[in-house]
Amino acid sequence: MSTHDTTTATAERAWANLREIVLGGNERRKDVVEALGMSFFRVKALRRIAREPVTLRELADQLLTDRPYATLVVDDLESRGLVERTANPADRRSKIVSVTETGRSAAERANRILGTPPAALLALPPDDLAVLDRIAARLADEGL
Amino acid sequence: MSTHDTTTATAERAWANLREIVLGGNERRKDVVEALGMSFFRVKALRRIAREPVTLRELADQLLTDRPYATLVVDDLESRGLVERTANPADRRSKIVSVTETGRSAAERANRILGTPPAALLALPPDDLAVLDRIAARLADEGL
DNA sequence: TTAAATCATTAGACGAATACAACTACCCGA
DNA sequence: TCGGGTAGTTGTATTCGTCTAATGATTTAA
Repeated sequence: MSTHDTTTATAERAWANLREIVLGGNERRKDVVEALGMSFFRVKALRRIAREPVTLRELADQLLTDRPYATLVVDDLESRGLVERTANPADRRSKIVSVTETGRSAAERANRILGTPPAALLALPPDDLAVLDRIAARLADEGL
Repeated sequence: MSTHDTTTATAERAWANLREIVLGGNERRKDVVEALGMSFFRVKALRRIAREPVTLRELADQLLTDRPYATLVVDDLESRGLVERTANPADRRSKIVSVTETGRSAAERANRILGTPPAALLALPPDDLAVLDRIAARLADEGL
């Protein structure tokens, strides 16, 4: 069997379509950037912090950036009153960054925009939607 | 029926998982950026040009950027020997950008990296993969 | 034929993001 | 207590992409 048997071809086609479905909706990115008045990267940082307080080190790792830039991004979010730094009782070298109330509502606004499924998804036949839901959950779960 | 009935909740969950599946694999972006030695934006431009020759105006529109930057990006790709400008017989103001042979193989290399489905997709039960393929095709088709 | 509009280009200012080097405060093991 | 390693910060340099303004060449409409 070649490297392009039926399964592979099907998977490639499905993958291409999935990419188009998700990436095609980059208007959402623009929407959220405009709604919050900050870069998408900072929105991502804010959403991460809103999910659970983190140290700057953890934030940098999870955003795939370096420590100095994490400091700068948190500075910016802090100056907007969206997050705050508190001491880490377990390690006085580090600081814990958590959202303020304002920050939480901003993060929720972003999540609402980004989490709204496209109309075509809502328009799927209920059976298809249920199956897609199950498969997507499995794929997301497998750490892919 | 509220705004959060069962269908909506299912669609939102499926959408969130689809986003994670596609966006989680941003390693692919890094892979392709490293493989081609240029920014992802330029890779995107190259792939667009490889698909079909375009004027700089069209390229700018489709990359959602402005004309001056399209000029700059094409300058860069041209200096790498990946694309070339030719006169547009239909309108002597504009120029047509098309790929060279080198550019085509580079674009294909990028497409190969980006088009490779994640392992979890290939590992799906054949029935599930077939269903996913059908649904994804429908979603991608509807212009979402 | 004249005037307005369009295409590609050049230039400069700007913010966003990455990468490095260096510094302090602090933790921890020898 | 001493020394190496880590967390956060500061600073600098560089690249990338957006935005605005302006220009010469050309098309199109009046």
